[in-house]
Amino acid sequence: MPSSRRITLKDLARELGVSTATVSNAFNRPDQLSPKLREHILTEAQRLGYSGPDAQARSLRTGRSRIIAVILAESLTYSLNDAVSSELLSGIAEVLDTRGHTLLLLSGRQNAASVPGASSIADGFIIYGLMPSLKLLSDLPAERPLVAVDFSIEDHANVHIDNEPACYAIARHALKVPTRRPAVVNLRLTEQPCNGRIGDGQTLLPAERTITRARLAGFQRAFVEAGIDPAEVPMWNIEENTFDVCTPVIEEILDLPDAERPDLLLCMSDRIALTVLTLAEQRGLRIPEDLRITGFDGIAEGQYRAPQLTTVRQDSTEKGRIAARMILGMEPAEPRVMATELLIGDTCP
Amino acid sequence: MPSSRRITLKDLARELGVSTATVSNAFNRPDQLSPKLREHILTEAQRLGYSGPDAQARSLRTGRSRIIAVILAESLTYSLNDAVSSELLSGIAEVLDTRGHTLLLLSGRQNAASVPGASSIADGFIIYGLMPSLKLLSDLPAERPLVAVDFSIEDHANVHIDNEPACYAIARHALKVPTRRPAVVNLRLTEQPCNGRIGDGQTLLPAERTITRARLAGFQRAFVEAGIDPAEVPMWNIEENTFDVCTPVIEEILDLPDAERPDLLLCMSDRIALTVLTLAEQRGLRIPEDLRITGFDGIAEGQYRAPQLTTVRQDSTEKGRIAARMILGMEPAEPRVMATELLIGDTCP
DNA sequence: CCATTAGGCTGTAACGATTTAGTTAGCAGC
DNA sequence: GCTGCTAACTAAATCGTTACAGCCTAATGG
Repeated sequence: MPSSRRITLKDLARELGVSTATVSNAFNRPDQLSPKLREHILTEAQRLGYSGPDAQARSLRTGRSRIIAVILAESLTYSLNDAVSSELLSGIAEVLDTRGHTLLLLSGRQNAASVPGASSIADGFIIYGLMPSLKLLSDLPAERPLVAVDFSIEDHANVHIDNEPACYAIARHALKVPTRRPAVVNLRLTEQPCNGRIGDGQTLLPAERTITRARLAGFQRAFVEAGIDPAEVPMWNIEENTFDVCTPVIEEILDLPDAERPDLLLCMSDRIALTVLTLAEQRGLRIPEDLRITGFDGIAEGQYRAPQLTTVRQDSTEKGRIAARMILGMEPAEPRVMATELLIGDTCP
Repeated sequence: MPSSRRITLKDLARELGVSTATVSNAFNRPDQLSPKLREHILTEAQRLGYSGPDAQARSLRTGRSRIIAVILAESLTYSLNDAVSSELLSGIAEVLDTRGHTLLLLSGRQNAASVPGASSIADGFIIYGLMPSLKLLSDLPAERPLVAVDFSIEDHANVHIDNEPACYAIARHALKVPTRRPAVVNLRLTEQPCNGRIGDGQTLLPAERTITRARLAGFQRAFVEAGIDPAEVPMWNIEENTFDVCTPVIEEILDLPDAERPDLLLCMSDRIALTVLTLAEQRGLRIPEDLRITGFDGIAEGQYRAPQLTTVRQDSTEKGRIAARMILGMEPAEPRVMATELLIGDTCP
């Protein structure tokens, strides 16, 4: 009895009087040895408490770990609580799981230091959202597959939606009903952090930097088409897509004097729209008579409620599935645009 | 130029004319070599595109990977979309991240086969919820730390809440107002899958098997105290804590003839309670006049809305933080009970 | 001035597997 | 009986690190 130490493939081989290669083959290449011997090795392994080749050592030797890393632009805390990124992760996990791969979660934001470390371990990378530092990407091993989600990296596959047309469509829908005071609630759109009204001082992020810029462009096209000067439409900005961060800004909007309060709010996310809805209901505003609201994303929370949110649905779960399948080589790794769907609910019929 | 192949520590050492041990020390143990040489090695490494020791090989050698595996009883798809487990994960991730560890997600349900494989890679395990197969646990390396969440494993640390008293408290609150027809909506409580009314045929899961059994016990204690015979209280069962699975059962309840429809529904989760709320509102029932509703969990979705849910709050995020800290040895690994808080909202004032 | 000590570095054996290139043994064919 | 072939197995190299034991030099202490 060698005892104490965990039993290894080598121990097992010695015990059985065969070579380590044969034991390895018993686990990995059944055709390389007689069925009888294989059976014997497997049962002995079981008996001695050997539960298969060590993943660590195997990965070192083979260069494959069956681990796919998802690198999230936001913090893990945010990403796990946000419905959109949760759905994405869920889609990814679903596909990986069926193919025997596992999911390693990394944030490019907080502890970006652990990314290069962990990077050498993963077989492939799914990058969600534009990283604060693109430098991080250059640390990833060039030979392993990489799929960008909701943005694009040169020479790599990606999955995303077409934000501008989607927002044009919902704004056009909303503007069918005459509006006196439309307004837009943006999501992280300003160069400098700004949680509130966007005034003359602020400059917007460069267009290539953000998907929300494309969403705004869609809204604005619809405004122009409806004969409204986009420059006249008041805009607010939200720094983080959470209820807590939205609240003060939405309160500022809803607590404007009646004559100034918008009667239509185009929001860049369902989270924002739901915050508007909750706070508006608390203030006794009638939806949609006093205030029409649109969101973006189509998260469950906005649909499984009364009144139901009018929004654009993007299938984040499917987006995750596609990204995962591309990484695993189950479908061609190329730039891909997904369709969106206009969901007309009760908040802006 | 050796070219093509990724550059290794050994290459770097050769290039610099020092031993591999020294290069290794430059990265890991600054005190083992002169600052000057260290500086030199580090800049040369940068120049040659060497981004630090390979995680795979390091782990094999040191036996530590800085990876913590979370094994979830439910599928990853469910766990990522469910607010309670998302919050738990988020708390775990928060702590791991600050300590330079990363998070590997595994499901004990679907592809349990990948668990033993991935298991040898992780430095520690957080197990959330009772596994379908306890056998799985025996495959985990005995010497590595393990923390159970929401249940307990002999000889291991755990974090959980006291379900019985928490449910007693909320039921007691709810029963202060006279009720003609109270009812309970359980969560996965029957031996055989049953999505609907619990009749005489069904037997409940054994008490040690499930936390929902403890919740029911709490409700029932309050019933007895209020002079209501628990056997007279109708019960329904829900198989999965999602809107889609809840819906038909809740519809069945709400569509009962007026005389039979409950006027108080004690629900075992906020998801169930929110489904009740949505469907009740759609049917024009007045909350709480026609129907009083209580939930369990205290998820954000139930609080950041109008009407606000009456429920028991458990701090799942903090639960996750605690589990992670125990795993990392930042606090004593021992059985631990967390407090809950009664949140009195509008659905059962 | 010799013995110690300490600092700074090297050589090399693991870590636990997989893989390549053999080496047998057995059997068929002529 | 010899050749050639296949099936079944083995020996040894390798994956990229880290850790341990040691070696050399310079400095310190008595």
